[in-house]
Amino acid sequence: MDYLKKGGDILLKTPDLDLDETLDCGQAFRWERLGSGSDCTYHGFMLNTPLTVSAEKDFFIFHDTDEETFQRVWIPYFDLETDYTEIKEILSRDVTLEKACAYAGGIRLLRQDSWESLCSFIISQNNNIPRIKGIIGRLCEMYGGFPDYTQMKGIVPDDLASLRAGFRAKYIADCVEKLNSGEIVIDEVKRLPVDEARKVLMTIKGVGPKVADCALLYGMHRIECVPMDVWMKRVMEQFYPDGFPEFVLPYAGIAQQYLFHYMRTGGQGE
DNA sequence: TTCCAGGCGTATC
DNA sequence: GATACGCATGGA
Repeated sequence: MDYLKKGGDILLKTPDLDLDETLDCGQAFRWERLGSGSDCTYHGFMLNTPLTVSAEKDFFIFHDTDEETFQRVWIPYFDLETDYTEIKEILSRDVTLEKACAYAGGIRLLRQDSWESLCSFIISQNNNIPRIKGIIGRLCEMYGGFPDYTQMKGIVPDDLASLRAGFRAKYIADCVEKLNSGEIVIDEVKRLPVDEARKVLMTIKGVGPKVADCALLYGMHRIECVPMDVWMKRVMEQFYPDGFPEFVLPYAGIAQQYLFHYMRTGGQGE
């Protein structure tokens, strides 16, 4: 890992990372861009570890970060030990993916907390990104940070009224209940074969195939999962009517991330 | 005013 | 198993 300490900061040189593309592409909902224009500075959290991070010309600044936290939290979170250059080379054997990788080659698949991802993507259903961020922000305000499900033990939907999560409040409550009762143990779900893990997650009310795959992909780094939202359905219909090519499958979730962003913001809708 | 948003539960066939 | 419809909320 090519980094050095400077004052209280850590300076990192790494390829294949763009903060705008990675932190504002709909995989995480708690990052806020502080700088405008060329001042690319974000503030956000890995669960409740805060970070301010800036992109400079050819390096990144992890502000006020000690080396222990950097190694323990941020190297895994930003998936910095994975070679995305190599993955993009493999994916680019497909012509559409070649374009998607070239369009936003600085996307990385964040390794987020599994409970936070599950909860966040329950909130995401039939919702738009600004409002998802608003609901999660109010949840964090209520608890003084993103709550662990143990802190939420015993909640009923009415307790979440101030979040204005709508019909999703009862889904959050059911998820919290199943985790606290031990009916679902996230660390065990992580170890299951992916099809079984998906089935277990889908026993939670409000968790269908799409939300389950988001929890698996973003919260448990099961990169073979492809959450099928409206955008990815369009991608698959338009470009992959017979499914992804074989060589894409081991990285399908990462491919999905490039394609989702390309489709949603790259003007490839027609 | 109406429509839509990184879907899902339910009813119905 | 497939398809139709309602769902809370808020911005366009």
